[in-house]
Amino acid sequence: MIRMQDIADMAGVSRTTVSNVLNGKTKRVSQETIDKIRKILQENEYEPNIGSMILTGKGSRIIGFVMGYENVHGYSSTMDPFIGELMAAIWQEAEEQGYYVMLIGGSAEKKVVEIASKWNVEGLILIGYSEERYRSLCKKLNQKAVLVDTYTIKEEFDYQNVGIDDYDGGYQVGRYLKRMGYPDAIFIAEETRIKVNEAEKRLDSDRPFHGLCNEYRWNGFKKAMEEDGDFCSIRRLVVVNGKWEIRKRQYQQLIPTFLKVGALFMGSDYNAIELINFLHDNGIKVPEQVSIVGFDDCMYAEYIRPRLTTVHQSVAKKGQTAMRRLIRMINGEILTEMYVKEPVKLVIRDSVRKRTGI
Amino acid sequence: MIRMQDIADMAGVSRTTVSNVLNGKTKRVSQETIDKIRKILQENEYEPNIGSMILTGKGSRIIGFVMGYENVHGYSSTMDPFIGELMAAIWQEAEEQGYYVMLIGGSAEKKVVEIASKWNVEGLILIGYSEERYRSLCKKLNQKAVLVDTYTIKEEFDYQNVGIDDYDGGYQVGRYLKRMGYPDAIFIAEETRIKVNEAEKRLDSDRPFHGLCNEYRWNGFKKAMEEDGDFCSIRRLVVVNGKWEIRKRQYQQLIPTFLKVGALFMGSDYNAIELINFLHDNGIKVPEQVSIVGFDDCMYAEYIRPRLTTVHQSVAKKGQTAMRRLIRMINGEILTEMYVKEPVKLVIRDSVRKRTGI
DNA sequence: CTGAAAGCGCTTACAG
DNA sequence: CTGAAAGCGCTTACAG
Repeated sequence: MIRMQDIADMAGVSRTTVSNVLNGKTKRVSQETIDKIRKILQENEYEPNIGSMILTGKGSRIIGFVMGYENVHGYSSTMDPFIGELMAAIWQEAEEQGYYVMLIGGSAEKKVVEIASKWNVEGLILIGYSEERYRSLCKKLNQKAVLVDTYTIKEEFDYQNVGIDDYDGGYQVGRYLKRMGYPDAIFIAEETRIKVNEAEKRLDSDRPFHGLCNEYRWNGFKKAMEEDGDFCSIRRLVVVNGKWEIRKRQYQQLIPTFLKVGALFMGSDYNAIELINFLHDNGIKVPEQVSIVGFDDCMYAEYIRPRLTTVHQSVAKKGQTAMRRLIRMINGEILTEMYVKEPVKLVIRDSVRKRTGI
Repeated sequence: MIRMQDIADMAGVSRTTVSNVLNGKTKRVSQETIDKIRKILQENEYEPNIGSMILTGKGSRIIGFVMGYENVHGYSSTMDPFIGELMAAIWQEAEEQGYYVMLIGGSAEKKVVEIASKWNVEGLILIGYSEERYRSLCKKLNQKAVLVDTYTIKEEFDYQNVGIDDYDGGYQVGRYLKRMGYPDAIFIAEETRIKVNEAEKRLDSDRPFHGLCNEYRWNGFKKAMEEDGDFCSIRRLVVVNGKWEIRKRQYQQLIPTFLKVGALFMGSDYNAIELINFLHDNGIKVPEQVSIVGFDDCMYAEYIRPRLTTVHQSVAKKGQTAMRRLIRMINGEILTEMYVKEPVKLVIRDSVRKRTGI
């Protein structure tokens, strides 16, 4: 391992000067010296010793990847293909830019603070955090951070968030379903509960997805549905329970509605697939009797029969964007745009059939 | 942050003594002093500064998680639910034991060596490595390591590997299918290619899965099939191509065989689900006409219709075991058992139907 | 414009 | 049995 001292020796200067060049404290160094040192640095592929960096309180080049949730639909969230893909993208981008990624379990705030300070982490990427939890964490920890998919109930984002264009996704589905002959299609999504100070709080009932992705999706959907002067009632926004046992019963009762409207826009692929199976088990055919559109384009979407028509989002792109923005912040840049929306695209497969002769 | 100096001050001794106690160089310290220092250490929850540890060449408490493969079936391997779950288990176990996990992209050997030495990593967990690649890595890097699911072509393992009891899994399936009335069931698995020095090498044709998991699965399956004095020909081991386009054609040609034998044991859930869909698309009903058993019990297994009967393995347990063993090695223990097999269990769902009246 | 010196928190011969 | 001192590789006032 080549040390700063070695570089200094080669250049015939002191360590201080090398350090100054390295840290851009270049005002008080002659251009000639700078060039010489830079060249030697390059030639020798100098990399500072990590221990020293941490010890002197300088950047560790570590990015903490904080995983805020543990369970989704009863499965470990890390089984969610989403997490893995996101992590891979983040890690790859980090590597390219000379950063390292350390895993931090986000369940215990205390742990996050502990690890972040112990390792002198340069920045954090947080996933699965609610706005509330993030704010609570912020009080204890002052770190540059980019969140992924953390929506806010406020009008404006005052933290860095990377998400997708939910509104446009909903809009695309709305237009598509209308075109396919379903002007009465409904939007179905699972209720969201948010933890506030240990207690679960159900969201506002007349605005069930206040500030969350499903609100944007619904708004886009509604917009498309109303485009030709039609009206799309709020009653076409159906909120179902978070527990499968209850949800199942709700689906049961909704069957007549499903058959009548003919097409359903589900808030997630998970729910879409679950519903396809449910309908299948009840002898109802998709898409012959009911058309279904999902959201996410997860791996399963191509497995299920009928193959699922859904809104594709690039998880890898999300991870890359989050990482890139974080690094810009670390480099001292002030980002003005707080909420970056990655584009989405409707992928047409086999779960929607054109309605003829109504 | 509390430093060693602080502890020394409290105890009224020098840093050296504290360090000696901390590092177990306890011979030359009086018992009284030891006890006193230990108590103070505890009370103050002393944690050594990481930068110092790295700088002085002592343990960094970092475990490198090396991901050896990038793509499985055309998807990023990290989308494989398996990876995420494994990672979560490893990370959780690490945290409990006071270790940290750093992500290392395993594609480039050079990078692995670089990062491992730069961070003074204490050990490595490798996933998705072939035996060859691991040996190649070992030449460049001397690190304690535990591999996950890396089989060897040799008779004995000379490296630490954590896997599952593939033989028993195959055996359980064999017995089950026999009991369900399918004494002629076949085993189908995708061919495996192994990279040797940049070139892909196809495995031995008369022993297509030499040393790999599918060989164990087949052996267990065969054993069960032969239990009552029956014979199970090697011809019931069907190797299909790794490329879907080709494999599809093979399936097409095999349809009569499928219908005749009535039951198929697939080498993975992936292939099982793929085949269920293929048969579905060809108007063949599972399990009415063909029964199918998978292997892995991935998340999809419960999604697919019919729900897949398959061999369950606990990925989380695997990760935990790998981590625990690595830590024991780091602590200087010499592990005698080289290949740990986690138990597996057949999970019966709906993809196998009892054959009546043949 | 440049360098000698102190300091970050630890370990490890070595002297007592 | 215990401690003063040097060293790990870096940064940062500070003096020149």
